[in-house]
Amino acid sequence: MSPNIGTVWSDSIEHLTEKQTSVTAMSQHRKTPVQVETVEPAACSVDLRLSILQKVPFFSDLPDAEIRTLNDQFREYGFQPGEPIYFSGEKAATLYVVASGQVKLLRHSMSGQDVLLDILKPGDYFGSLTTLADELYPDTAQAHTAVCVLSIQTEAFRTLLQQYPPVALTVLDITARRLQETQEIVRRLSADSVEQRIAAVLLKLAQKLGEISDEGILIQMPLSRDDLAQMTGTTTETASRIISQFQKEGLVHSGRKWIVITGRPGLKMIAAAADTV
Amino acid sequence: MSPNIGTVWSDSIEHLTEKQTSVTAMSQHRKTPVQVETVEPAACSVDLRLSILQKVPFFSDLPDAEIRTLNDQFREYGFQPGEPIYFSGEKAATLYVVASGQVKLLRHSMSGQDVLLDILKPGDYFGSLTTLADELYPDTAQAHTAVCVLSIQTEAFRTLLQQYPPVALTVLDITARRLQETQEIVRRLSADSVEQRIAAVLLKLAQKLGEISDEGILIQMPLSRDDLAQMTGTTTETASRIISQFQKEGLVHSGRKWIVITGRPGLKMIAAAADTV
DNA sequence: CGCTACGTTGATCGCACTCAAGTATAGTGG
DNA sequence: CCACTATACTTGAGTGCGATCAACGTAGCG
Repeated sequence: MSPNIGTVWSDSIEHLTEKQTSVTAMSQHRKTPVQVETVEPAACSVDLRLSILQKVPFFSDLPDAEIRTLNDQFREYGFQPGEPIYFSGEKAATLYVVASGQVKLLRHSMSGQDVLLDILKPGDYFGSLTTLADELYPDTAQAHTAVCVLSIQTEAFRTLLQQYPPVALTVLDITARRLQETQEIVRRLSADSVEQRIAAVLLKLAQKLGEISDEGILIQMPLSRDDLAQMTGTTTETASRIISQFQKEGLVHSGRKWIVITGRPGLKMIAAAADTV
Repeated sequence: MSPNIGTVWSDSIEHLTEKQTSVTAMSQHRKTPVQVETVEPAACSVDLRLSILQKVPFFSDLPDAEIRTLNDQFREYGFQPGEPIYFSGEKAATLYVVASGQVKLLRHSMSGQDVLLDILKPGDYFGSLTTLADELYPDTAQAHTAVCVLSIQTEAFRTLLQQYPPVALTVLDITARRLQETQEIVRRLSADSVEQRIAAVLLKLAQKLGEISDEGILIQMPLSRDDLAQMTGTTTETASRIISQFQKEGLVHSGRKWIVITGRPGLKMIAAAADTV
């Protein structure tokens, strides 16, 4: 009844930056190893916008001259940690691109519970792609760290896509991939235990934001138990218990808002587990 | 802390076909009111392919002449209920469009549990949009009823999108919308009770496949308790209990593989419920 | 007309939520 | 620099929702 099962996503961590944190300075990780980008508000408005736009996956195909023209279409904004970029229910007519920092994408429930759908890093887009009807944002975007975002009117962006079909195809690819990833989350929420889900999320974050340190792979972002809980559909307390357990088993090393993965293979076992005891 | 909350999707049922089932014939719904399309295998290969292609949302913009050329690029296949169209893990290089019938999109878990991600109806696409790397299907597509599908090589489809930017944009719109819908499912799985999720799924199916009958809105498809369970991340038994309960409360009328919604407002209350007792 | 798949209902169990109290960390201001 | 406070994290005890196991009805098909 059940055929081939397997994750499609590449599983390597070879792309990770190797930033050997000096052992002498923090051998025991007493303080956050996560780099807290101090924001000079200037850092955002500088005209390295061009270089940022070039790094955005879907513009990398464009000729330089075009990127220069394109640059004028964008405006940039800075946000402090926790600040909302837009709220669910607001009228949606703007597309954003993360220039620096991290952005949380979340949905609210009547119960007051928030669900964290995704954490975006530089180069990722969010906001409104579509101009259909007078759409509203279904989710809320919130600055997770200090961020700088570039924005463009959806309308203008679509004109641009019409002009450059290859760009449109790249945007489609990214969106299709996100759909796949979200469907995998649905599967996990439907079929896996909390323990498995948390292991899986840690691995995914490590792949996305991991940085090799002497201890293992540091997830380079402030990550609270509550963030983890909101990503895996559980509670802060349960997330905390699971992380404590992982720590006892030597799979992770964690402190206040930071996690280092010290046993990737072990976590992978748990995340995949068919519970063959 | 929690701002505007609201569903974005249109909530009307005005588009539903009104097919008054003769009261005399089945006043008590002893047999399935769902139309079981008997498949003459010929029904698929007829050259109403053209008219089908025109109905596909993303080709409707194209000039007739183009559709005719396009027609040659497609091949058609028929499948019996339960037959797989492709399996997860297989190499992915084909894009499909449902011509008639319904197709299940599902993911398998190690535990043996299957998760039903979506049910596609005529005009919906599925399969591989992207040619990145030698991708594998992350999900399985299975004929739910007798179906006819049109298929095209992903490569050819992409060439086509390059040629007709408006088509590419429409495909992007559809994909973006599916992403939104899937994210809403993630939210429900994370934050809502099984009862709420089932109510929500029934309403969504009614909106998608509903047909107005004398009793209420008939969900025009074979729909077992197990299907419902796989769509809401629960078990057959629990799904059955909830439907029984809904039936006692007069919200639905149901039999073997069919459901009529008799109390839409009540279901909406439950699906939205902030549990204000 | 019997077989098979679907559906129902009951009893029991366990994972994860809830409520609650306590500890540790990192910023803050004196 | 250190007390002070806010926020994050931890851990325990009790509970309940929904899964599991099991047995039995029922529709539809060959």
